[in-house]
Amino acid sequence: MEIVDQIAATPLFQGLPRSQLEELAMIVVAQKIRRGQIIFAEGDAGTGFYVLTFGRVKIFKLSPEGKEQILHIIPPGEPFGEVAVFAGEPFPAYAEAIEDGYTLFFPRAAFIELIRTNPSLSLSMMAILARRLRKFAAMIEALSLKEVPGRLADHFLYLSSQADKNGWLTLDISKNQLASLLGTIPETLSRILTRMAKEGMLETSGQRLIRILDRAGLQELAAGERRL
Amino acid sequence: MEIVDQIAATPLFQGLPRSQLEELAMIVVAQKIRRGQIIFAEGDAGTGFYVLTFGRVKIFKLSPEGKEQILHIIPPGEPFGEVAVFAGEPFPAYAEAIEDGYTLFFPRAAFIELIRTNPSLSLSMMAILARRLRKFAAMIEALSLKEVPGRLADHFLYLSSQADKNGWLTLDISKNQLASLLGTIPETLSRILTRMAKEGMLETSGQRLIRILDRAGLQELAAGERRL
DNA sequence: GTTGTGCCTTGACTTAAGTCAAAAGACGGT
DNA sequence: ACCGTCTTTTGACTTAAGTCAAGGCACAAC
Repeated sequence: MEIVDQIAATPLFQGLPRSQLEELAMIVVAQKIRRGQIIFAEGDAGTGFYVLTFGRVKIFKLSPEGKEQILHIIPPGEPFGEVAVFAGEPFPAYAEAIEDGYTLFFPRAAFIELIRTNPSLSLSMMAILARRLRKFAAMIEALSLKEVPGRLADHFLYLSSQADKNGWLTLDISKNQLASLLGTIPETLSRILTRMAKEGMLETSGQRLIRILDRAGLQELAAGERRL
Repeated sequence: MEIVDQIAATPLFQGLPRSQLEELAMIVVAQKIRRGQIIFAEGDAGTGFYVLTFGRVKIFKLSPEGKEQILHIIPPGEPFGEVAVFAGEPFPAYAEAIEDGYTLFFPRAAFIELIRTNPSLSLSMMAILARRLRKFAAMIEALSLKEVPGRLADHFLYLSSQADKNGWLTLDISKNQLASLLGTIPETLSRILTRMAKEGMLETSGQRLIRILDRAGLQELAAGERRL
């Protein structure tokens, strides 16, 4: 696919006139990324931002002891690293590809110039930033006010819209990574999944398939009205 | 002070031409707020956003059992509630005045119109959103990867630039609120402060004065290189 | 002053979740 | 089908921090 079409296909650039998309295509750097590759590290200078066109990227913080906390899992079509561009500071976290994929890199100065002349682009960007803020606020709430079973229930309920017609849903990340996203460790996650299954709230199949059997029970857990 | 001057004095509107400031002044609603007053509740429709011109406001989430997690303490001059405007969704948290003060309310539609015609305003707004995202990312990191002594050390180091010439710094919120900001409870905060004082890392005076005595020690705690 | 209302501290106890260690299960490559 | 590696599970133990309950302290109002 042409670069300009990839740009046109990302929600952030919806509604930009063809001429500006072509301008963007001139300054963009397309890059192939491999599973496990670090795209940027915390503290790197933020000279621009990325749009993921294919694959999956995790944005995470690392503790001194090496424990990681995932902040986002970026799906195809979404930008990442944009905070550094607007705050004018280094990247505040790591970005690593968790699958092979492709990115487009937009240098800072050219993008800011484009925003100056394009109100609808800036409104799109603000909407994205605002949505992320909400998501972060929800994570802070979960980490501080909910126990791990509640956070896990939250997450399954959130995913449940993507279930197939038989009710099975596929985790898009490993359970290790899921633990890191929920602010816990694999052992704890595993134990809680087992308990949920014993309570008849869900069943699992293979490493990545889950089926919710008792939605109301999960909702009670998520709301803190019940403990596991 | 005239409303238009209050608007001109807030960083968000720096650089706007006088004519637009005056337009804004026409649509803005000034409001006096009292300590303890709820300015908006989680789930309220976000029909606009606020700028705090005087006083102090806390933005927080509430757990079903009534425990609160403070997300921000808004100082004078800063906007709040803006996420709801751009995400087009209800307010994601509560806002309560913790001191008497004044706010300016900007209706959503008029503000979006202004942004359309004003690239530098939209860049300012994006910078503010980006800064908040960084702060939230730091909070998530702290909640998940650091223990309470590390989070507290972080906070004191962050405040330390505001110390007076003798090294004393004044907490701008009560210790109860500080506990909520750090994702813990007053009892735990109190015990840790006592331990820090016993270790000679700091001393306290009255309810709101702190003096850092061993900066390096606090830095080690914050970095997780030492435990209390 | 004295009094009252929050704010803060301390103690004894409980518990969710982390650590360490080992085994079992899944999956891609040969 | 087999191997090696990575992911997930299970068990025994430790621990940070929460809960519940009292008491002490500070500051503002009377």
